[in-house]
Amino acid sequence: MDKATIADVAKLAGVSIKTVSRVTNHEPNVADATRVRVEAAVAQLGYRPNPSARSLASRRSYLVGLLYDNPSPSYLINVQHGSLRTCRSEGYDLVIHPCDYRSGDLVTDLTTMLRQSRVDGVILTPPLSDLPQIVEVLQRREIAFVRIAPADDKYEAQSITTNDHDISAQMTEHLIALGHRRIGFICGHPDHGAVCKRYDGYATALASASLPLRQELIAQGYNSVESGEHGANVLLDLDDPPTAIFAANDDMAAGTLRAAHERGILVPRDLSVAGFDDTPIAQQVWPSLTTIRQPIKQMAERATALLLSQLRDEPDTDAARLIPCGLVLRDSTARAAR
Amino acid sequence: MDKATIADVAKLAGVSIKTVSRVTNHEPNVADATRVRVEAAVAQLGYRPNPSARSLASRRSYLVGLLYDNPSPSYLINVQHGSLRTCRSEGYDLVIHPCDYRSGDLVTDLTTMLRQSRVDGVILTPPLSDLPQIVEVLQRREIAFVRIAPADDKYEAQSITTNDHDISAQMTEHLIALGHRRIGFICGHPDHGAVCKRYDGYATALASASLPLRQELIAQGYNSVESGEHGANVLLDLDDPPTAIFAANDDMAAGTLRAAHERGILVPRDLSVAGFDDTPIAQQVWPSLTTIRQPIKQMAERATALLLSQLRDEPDTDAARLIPCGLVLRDSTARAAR
DNA sequence: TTGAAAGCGCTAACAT
DNA sequence: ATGTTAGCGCTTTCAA
Repeated sequence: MDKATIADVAKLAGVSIKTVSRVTNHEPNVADATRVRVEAAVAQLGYRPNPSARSLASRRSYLVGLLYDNPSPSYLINVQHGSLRTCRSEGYDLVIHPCDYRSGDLVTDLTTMLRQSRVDGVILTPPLSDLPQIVEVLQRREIAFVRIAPADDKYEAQSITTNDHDISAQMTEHLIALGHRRIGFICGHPDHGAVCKRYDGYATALASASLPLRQELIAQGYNSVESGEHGANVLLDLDDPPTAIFAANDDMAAGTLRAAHERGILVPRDLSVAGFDDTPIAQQVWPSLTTIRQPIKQMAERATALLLSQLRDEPDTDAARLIPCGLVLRDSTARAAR
Repeated sequence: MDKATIADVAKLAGVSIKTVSRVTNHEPNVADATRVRVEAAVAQLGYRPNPSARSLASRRSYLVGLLYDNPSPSYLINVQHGSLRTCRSEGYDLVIHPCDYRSGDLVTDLTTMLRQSRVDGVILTPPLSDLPQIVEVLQRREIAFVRIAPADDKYEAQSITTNDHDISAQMTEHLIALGHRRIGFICGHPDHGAVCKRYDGYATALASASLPLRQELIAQGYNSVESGEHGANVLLDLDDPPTAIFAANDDMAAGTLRAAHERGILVPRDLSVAGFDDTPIAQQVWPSLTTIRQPIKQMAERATALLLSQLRDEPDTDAARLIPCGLVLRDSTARAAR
């Protein structure tokens, strides 16, 4: 019963194999009665189309590639699961492909992968979303793609974004509302476009509140805990250190907490700390981080749906390209001490 | 040049397609001169066999399934990357399949997955490694499998393990050597077989050192930070609390740190804390955790190699089934205060 | 050592 | 609305 083939189903249902094919592919022009008969036969035999035969004949692999360069594990898992969810429900499989975006062989590596697995389309995650050479390869090979959280505004119909700028402004406003006036900011990795928008949001909010944007309160980080710790140390070494630090991601916020602990600075009593992403670490450190929940899984689901509708040449049913973040207030922020 | 087919290569090399097939599949009985000529043609045309055609004709999918039920993100990523590494180098692709081990539909779900993607073999990670009903389904469908870190000793030739017991004993001995006499232990999730062996190692070491195994110093955790925090709170509430706590994984150790911070207990001055796994969190919390490095990636690489050699009916070249862990001493442990 | 022919199970193009 | 006929690009017999 494992090896039921389309011919078996056709015979049992008393139709031609083409009709069975029409039913399994939800094609139009099949009489209801026939469809029912075929479906019954399919169920009875436990028939499943052979993906290889399908791919060979249709010249489509029913495979979606997920390209990424090592963001945090939890980010990845969320993207994977969001994407998988959509893939499975539409009969596609997901092939994951980690790669090194700084590698000189990126294009070669990508080309090899595209040919080996013959994916029908790919999903790009940051920072790959912003690499022109990747998009170029994909376009040359006519492979559909969707970008998650790109920094630019190109290929708008093939991008899913979130409101990095606005929500960062909102977090900054929240800190200001708590009475903070000297608010430090730890920037994300310069190669990560979306993360950089967070800085812009911070700057915007300060300006709206008529607070000065002080260079000395801005530290450059690289998305890691270690770089966050280093950045925080620089800020805390100032003669007039900030009373709040907003880091462009949770890992750097966790690094900030480490720096504070090391110095015996009590958070949030002496220092408020805010992160971004709401990764698991936000609730694993002490105190739990006030942060911004990024809807990664939903973004990946939508991105995948967008890709699949592209593959089918169907218009995308859901117009939403932007899925908003939300503030999550926990224990690492408090009213500024007088 | 994308669409070079086996016939193109054959024509260019002046041989039959069967000979090309022999070369690409590393089959014997090809004259060296012929082989060289074919390889040149392959290179010149940039020929890659079409996986679908291959699968269809050979009745093999060249797909390996990775089955898991949500261990921590970093654990997963390590398993994925280890497995991918081996897969890619051997021309296989990896299909990831998260599933819910407590679901009543587990077997149905698994069956559906196995038929849909037609994987040639699967890799089981904990806690799925220990579910008899999964192995049963796989055996019934004659699908090869390998287990990572199973708790029992069955299917030894299809299992990759580590030295949970011994290394846990070693960590315990280390704490004892630091002068600790009241050492608490936070157990892992009872459904995770391998994690439970860690408790046994702890018990063994205490016995070896002629220290009593006190029930009140043992807390039940469930692998989460939260459960670790709860367990630690129970232990620290004792009239005579432990001076060191060994948690069966890093997340629970991080929970222990949270509990300590909350109470103003200074780690490691007032309390030593040790974890297990060396996940990223170990270096993200403060202080950095003394822990045990589990070679997850290597285990996954080996498991995959084992699976592939099984698929080829070849004897496994590397006999190692056990890949040992190592102690990692960081800042969360110190000599017991007098 | 090499090759010819016959499928693998499906979809596409073209009937009917 | 349904069926017929060719392939898709490879591996597997089986010969030579």
